[in-house]
Amino acid sequence: MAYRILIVDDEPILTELLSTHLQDHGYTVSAANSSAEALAKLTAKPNLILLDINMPGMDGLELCKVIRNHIVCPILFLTARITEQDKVNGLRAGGDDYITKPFGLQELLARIEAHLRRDERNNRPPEVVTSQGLIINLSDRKVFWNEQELSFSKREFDIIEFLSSNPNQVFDKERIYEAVWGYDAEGDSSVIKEHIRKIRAKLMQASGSEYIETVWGMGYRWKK
Amino acid sequence: MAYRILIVDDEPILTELLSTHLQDHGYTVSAANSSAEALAKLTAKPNLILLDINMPGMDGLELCKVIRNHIVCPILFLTARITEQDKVNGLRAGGDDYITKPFGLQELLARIEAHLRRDERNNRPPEVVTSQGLIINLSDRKVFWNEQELSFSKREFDIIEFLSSNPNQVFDKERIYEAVWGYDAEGDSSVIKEHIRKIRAKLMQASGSEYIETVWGMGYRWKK
DNA sequence: GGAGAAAGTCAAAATTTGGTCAAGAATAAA
DNA sequence: TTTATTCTTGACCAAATTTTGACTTTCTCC
Repeated sequence: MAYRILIVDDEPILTELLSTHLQDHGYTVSAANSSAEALAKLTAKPNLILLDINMPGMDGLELCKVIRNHIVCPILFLTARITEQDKVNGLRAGGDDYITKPFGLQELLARIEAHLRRDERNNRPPEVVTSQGLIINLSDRKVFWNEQELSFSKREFDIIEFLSSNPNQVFDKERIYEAVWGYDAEGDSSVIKEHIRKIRAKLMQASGSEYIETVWGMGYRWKK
Repeated sequence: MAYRILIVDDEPILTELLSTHLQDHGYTVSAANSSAEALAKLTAKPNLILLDINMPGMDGLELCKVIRNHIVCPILFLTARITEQDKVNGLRAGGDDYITKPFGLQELLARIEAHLRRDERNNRPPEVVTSQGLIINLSDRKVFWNEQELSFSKREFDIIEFLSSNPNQVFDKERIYEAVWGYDAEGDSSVIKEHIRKIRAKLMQASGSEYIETVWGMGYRWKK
């Protein structure tokens, strides 16, 4: 599944450019141009946050501390400031890294990669989802019904991972597509229907019960 | 127990100053003024390495890659270079962070702290991995099936080491390439396929069982 | 009940991926 | 140097997955 990156910067032009660039590299990106917007978009549970340190209204450092109360993920500061004290402050406020503007896109990508990789190594614990007797091991990418292992293809598992990690929430097909494929569906998103069908068939065959519910006109929901 | 820090820099004055300073902050410090010395001092298993990137005789990046074959710990580059490509190279070579000279001591301390904190959860892989009757001695780089020693080339062993040290986890080819070669595969990473084939053949011939499993669309996994 | 939209089904086409092989390039050994 | 070994590349095939599109069913609202 594609990594989700949240960009917070008050310059819409910058966020837009970055979004496009990162999307081209396979990330799912959402952008916020204000602190309030940023906090609202935390619900999407980004895997990494790029945070401008000079924002009107609320200081980036403050925002960082607030974010830290909600979510654990690498936070990279984007900044023009360069004093040593600022760097120290940033790291102490809970930031993980510091990138000074103007920065090169390659460097940015490399740092993002490094942090995501590192984060993946360190934060592993809640990697098993259980659901009505079904065991979904996210790190091993295995699904069990009792002793029996069920086999799913990559896309199928990605969809299961996404839905079962957010149980009882309804996601429309576009949202699922975005989460799993990492970018927007162009035109038809009927692929989802087919994958959902396959998943349902396998789960039903093994367990005899429905896990994915259709909310008509809205999308799909993982029943828990 | 105090954290051990290894400083590698060809400037004895610098290493000495840094040593004193870090020791004042409670760290156990050893210093090396050459690559050879640095490699020798790896036996002390430092928890973190400060590595000068401009060293005569051996390039810092090269040294970093070599170190990465021996030990897993945060590596922070000290450098005067500033080009973006250098930064990228450093991160790709297995470095964890980048500090440009001249740097502030406070910033250095903050970064060291941050990295050690983050690395704390990282449990070090054992020196010997056993797996279904197979014995993999990581420090001797030897593999046994019962009394019989199996011979693997460097790359083959590197791959075995990486996968078997992280059993049951799936790694895609890029990730394996990065871990074993120390940098990203440019373009095609089909080398992996070939090495995996060789490894499988040797293991199968000796033991008659499969150790490396293919997870279609995802990568390979060491079965344990 | 019927029109229209949304979801489900199915099979075939298109694409991706992994396994295999042979041969050339690079590296280490003699 | 020559020789042997290892590493890498590219082509090919087979298998598995993904996507597509036509078609059917179901649901909602009038």
